[in-house]
Amino acid sequence: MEKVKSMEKKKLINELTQGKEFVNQLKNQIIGPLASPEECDLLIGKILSTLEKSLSILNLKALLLEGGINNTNNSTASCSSISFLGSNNNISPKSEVFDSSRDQLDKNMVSKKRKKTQQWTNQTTISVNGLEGPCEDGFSWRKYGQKDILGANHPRAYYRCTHRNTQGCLATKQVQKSDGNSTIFEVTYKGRHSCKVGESEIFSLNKQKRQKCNKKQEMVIFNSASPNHNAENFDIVTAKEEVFTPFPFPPPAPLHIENVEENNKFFPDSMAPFPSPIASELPLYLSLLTSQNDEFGMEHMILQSSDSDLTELISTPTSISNSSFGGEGVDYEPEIAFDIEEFFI
DNA sequence: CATATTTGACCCGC
DNA sequence: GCGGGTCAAATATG
Repeated sequence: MEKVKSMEKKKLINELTQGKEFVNQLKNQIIGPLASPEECDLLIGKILSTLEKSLSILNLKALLLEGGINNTNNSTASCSSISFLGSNNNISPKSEVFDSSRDQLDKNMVSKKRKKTQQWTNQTTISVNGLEGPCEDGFSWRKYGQKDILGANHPRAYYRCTHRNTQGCLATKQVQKSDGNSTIFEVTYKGRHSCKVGESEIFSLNKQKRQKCNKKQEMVIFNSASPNHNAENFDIVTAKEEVFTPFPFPPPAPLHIENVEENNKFFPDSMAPFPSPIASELPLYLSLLTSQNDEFGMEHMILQSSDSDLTELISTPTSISNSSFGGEGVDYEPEIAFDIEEFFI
């Protein structure tokens, strides 16, 4: 058994190392003057492959561990990871386990009790400037409410994932026009998508995105919307382009956003709620950005290119910003290594 | 008819 | 009690 663990670990590290190398290559492709779409696609395929292999290894491990968990009550640390990882499809991460139980309560008690303090630990703010509408993010959302917010000039719209009922996806987001500039939309994401998004869809979206990135001007600013940001809890949030019209505002223009927040439980939290293709896209977009740290240690990323005036604001924890934008991903590697160590104990 | 949006009511935390 | 988040019935849309 120990040998198996060691082999799995080596394979996993090897896959991830390869993935990192591919990402670096892809970054050079995108940034370089001779960027070739074909080579980019090839690299994307390789990245997807390494990630999926890694996930397979982790899934195998999780299944093995799950067997143990059923027999014994192990430490909470193990439980939190395993209960999450060991699920085949719809088991939710920590915060959402709570929500599921609440939903059950609701069914039994017909209660409208608001969710307790949710375990979502990061928010993403995306503001779109210049075009009439907020960004699309690759997921389908269903509006479930709208409220006038005190002190705000515009109402806040509440959306939840369309697949909430069918797949138990508990991701939500809030969209609100900025007070200062009514052409800016602030989008706050909460929770993680546990719904499945077709890989081909993601992939084609990504291709479109990269093509359009060459033509459109985009400004992306990453900052922190999470005052209590710490290393304990990160989400991965990825917003992508899609045909999207659920906003109460004028029709949105297509544009491209990805934001990724990273969890120190990197693998456990990232693999189940999101299909791997999404995570694999991270470097594609982020590598287009330049970065700058603010006084709080948060990072602001700005990208600007040619001919429109899109503006996006995306918040993200510093760690992923550094790792993805700073060039080598050195900052999050130790975290991954730590998680792997912890995971394979 | 199925699905999405609107909107007033409800609920909870502060 | 207030403000923000959610529910769910009514309504709109395709």
